[in-house]
Amino acid sequence: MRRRSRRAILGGTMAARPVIAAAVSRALSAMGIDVDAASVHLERPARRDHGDWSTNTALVNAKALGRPPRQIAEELAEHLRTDPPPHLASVEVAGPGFVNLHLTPGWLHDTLAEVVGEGEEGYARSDIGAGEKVQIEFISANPTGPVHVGNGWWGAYTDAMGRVMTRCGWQVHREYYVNDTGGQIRALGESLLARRRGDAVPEEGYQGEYVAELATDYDGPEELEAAGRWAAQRILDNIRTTLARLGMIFDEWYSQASVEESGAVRETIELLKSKGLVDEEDGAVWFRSSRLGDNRDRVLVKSNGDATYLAGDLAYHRDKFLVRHFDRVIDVFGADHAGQVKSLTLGVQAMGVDPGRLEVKLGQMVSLVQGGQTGRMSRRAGNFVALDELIDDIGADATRLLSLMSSLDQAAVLDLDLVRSQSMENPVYYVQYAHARIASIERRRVERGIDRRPLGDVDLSLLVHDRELELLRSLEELPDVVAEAGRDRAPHKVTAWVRTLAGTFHGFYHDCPVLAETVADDLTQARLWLVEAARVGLAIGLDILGVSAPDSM
RNA sequence: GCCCUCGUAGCUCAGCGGAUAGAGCACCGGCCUCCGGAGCCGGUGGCGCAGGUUCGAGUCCUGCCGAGGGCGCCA
Repeated sequence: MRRRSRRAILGGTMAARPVIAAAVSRALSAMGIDVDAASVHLERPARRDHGDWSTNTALVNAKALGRPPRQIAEELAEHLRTDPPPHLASVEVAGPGFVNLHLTPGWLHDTLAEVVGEGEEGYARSDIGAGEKVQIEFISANPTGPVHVGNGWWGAYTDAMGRVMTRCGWQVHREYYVNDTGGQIRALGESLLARRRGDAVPEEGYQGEYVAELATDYDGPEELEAAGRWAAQRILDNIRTTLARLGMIFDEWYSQASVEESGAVRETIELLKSKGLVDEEDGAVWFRSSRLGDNRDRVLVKSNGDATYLAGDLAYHRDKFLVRHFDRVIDVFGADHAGQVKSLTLGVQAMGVDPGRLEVKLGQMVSLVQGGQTGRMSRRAGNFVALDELIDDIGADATRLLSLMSSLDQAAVLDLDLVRSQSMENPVYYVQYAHARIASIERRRVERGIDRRPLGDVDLSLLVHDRELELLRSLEELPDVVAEAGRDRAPHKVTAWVRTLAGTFHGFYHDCPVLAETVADDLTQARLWLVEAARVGLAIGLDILGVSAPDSM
């Protein structure tokens, strides 16, 4: 109600894209071409002299219409001149048949009003998720040692993926699958007991110092399973603490042991058996996945009676889809687990679940450079770099932002020496500094007793400086960036946007004083609102990334 | 051998099939009487190779070369 009346006062603050798309659609329909507004392709040209918005409809439809694209474009332009969208300054045909629309700055002033009107909660939201229940499983590192930098790398990325999907209307549930059973737990127990006795740790055991530290606390029985479980529990507590430092909070820590104990593994095997896909051979129980297109069959129960990882994982996914009824499941694994994907997907499909509901993302390996050496980390060898160590060195914000700079598909290289030495030059400071400057302007405003008048009483048309308009252009793009990042499961697109926004803000800050005495009152007022809009946008972006937005640094 | 991912500036990475490919770091040169110089402005420098699809390819397809990962009754 309040919002509606405010919009009326402002003369409407509709987002630009749909309004322009509607105008193009009307023009096309006047030409006898039926394209609904939703499918009108509009883009923001990279070059300013190509206008504020551009459409390639003439190019796309040329073949079907059997007419030269430039001719169609000219006609389209003419119709847009007769029945223009708001703020239209001029239309021109360019290149092979683009129709470029030049708008007056008013469209960006509308953007400003929209940003501050919707605020941090409302601006740049999307409903493309349509309320779909999605479970995201990530990290799931085995509780046999501390989480390393690679875990945090994908973890922060996936956590932000969850945040951006939440903003896009998905109901996100985060889970960590705890592999707390089987041979590795016995190996952990064996290593712990060896350390307690002061013996050498077995070659196949866990060599890390953390095992020795745990051993001094262990006063349980000399029994592999018990010792292993005890150690795993302690390690898991530490993992939880470490991940919380990076702002990762899970809705559920799902224990494999509990899956096995509940009988779910047996039930899952029965389910697959009822499809005629399970039988025994050589004392083991097999999933005949090759019949579904796998390159070989897979063991579900080993001849020693232990369930395989696959069996537990299938039971877990049966629980996700058939018991808890998630609409969609996203698993984020490291690329070193690529071998699991095929059999897991086929297993899920065999259960009668549409495999399209399962998205398995593989995070490519992160290679660490330290002391000029590149190397893979090995938990068993104990030579990994602990995530806690990196956070101690460069902070949680920098750790998160670094991992959110590149795509999951990119095998990133992290030069620890460089990152540590350049921690003050880190990209995170660039964006946080912009936020701190905004807060600083606000502090000065209050100090000087300057009121910020209601938006309706401020003349935004005074904002015509290139720096001001560039800043508004960035803000105008945020809703599209968020929707795209959610759709593509690609939160790093938000990182790119945040850096751009920080850049446009710094440029504005440098050239456009807000509170200086030389600035007229009306302009100060308009710029104060522009600064507020920048604050809103930056806060939204940083919140999605899980990076803090400090008021001072 | 087969499968997956990736080859973009000296380095680390961006780049919904659009027009003259961007940023940070590094290097060179400018800018603080004025809201925070952790900033701004300018310069040097690049799509692995070869075909194909398209009005248009860094982006899609094929092949080759190179890098990483996978192909266990490990997880």
